[in-house]
Amino acid sequence: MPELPEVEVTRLSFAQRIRGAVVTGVLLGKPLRWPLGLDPGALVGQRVADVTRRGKYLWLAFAEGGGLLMHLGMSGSLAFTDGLAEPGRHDHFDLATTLGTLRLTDPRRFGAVVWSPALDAGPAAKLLAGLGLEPFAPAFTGSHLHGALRGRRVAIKQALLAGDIVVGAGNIYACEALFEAGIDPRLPGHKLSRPRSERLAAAVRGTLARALELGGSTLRDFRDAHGMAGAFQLHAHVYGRAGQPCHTCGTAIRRIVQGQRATYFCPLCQKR
DNA sequence: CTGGGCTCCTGTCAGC
DNA sequence: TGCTGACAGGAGCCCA
Repeated sequence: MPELPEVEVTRLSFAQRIRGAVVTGVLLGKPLRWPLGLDPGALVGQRVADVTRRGKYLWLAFAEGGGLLMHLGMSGSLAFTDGLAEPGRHDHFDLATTLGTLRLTDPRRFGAVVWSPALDAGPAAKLLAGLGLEPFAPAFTGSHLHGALRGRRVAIKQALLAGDIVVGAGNIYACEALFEAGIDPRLPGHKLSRPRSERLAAAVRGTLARALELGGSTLRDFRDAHGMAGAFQLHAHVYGRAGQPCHTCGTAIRRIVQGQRATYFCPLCQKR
């Protein structure tokens, strides 16, 4: 589910409210992707300083140092509960605080909450080490993209998804950005010309920015911390539209598989 | 270093 | 109606 827009929408929906909160308890459900890495009791009394984002990871920093690195995986979402609601079968992490209880719900449990002594040390540093540039960072330009694709024979769609060049575009937005840039998702990365790299970098930024404005995509169950759904899925040009007419040329949208992931594209508008 | 494939887990839906 | 298999928004890890 959550790509950069959904993660950022989630962050914006609860960061303000939880800032300054003091942890009063932690409740763990079934195991997530990795263990917390700390006795949950050790978090009691810690004060939340801020919530930031790196790629699709959230970092909930404590004033005393250290913090929780959180990932929503494929099916995770964060929301406030009134603190009295019993955890459901898919609720696997509760952070009870003086300002409310933040709850991670994640049916598939690909998500994670991991304690780290700092963002640039310990488990967090290891997990974030290979991440590419933030799409909205000034350094993410067409020439950066072009340079990073040198020697990459993998298809451009998969290079975007890999996240080591630029973070944030998952399956939906990688497909949408390639449509917007008019690029065939099967094109080997190193064959993307410099001008088309400019177009693609702009399309990645533009697509993610638009999704952010629309509150992300809610395909089935994404909600921000206030329960608000996103609306980008209503504006998708290719994702999930196999067989339907292209909004630009009317050609049937195609679905192929790349790296075990579905790719949607317009065979006429998107060129090699 | 690059690339390909597998894996974690549960829910939903299409097809028979 | 009930069962089975495919597929789903991610990404770390292992091996060639």
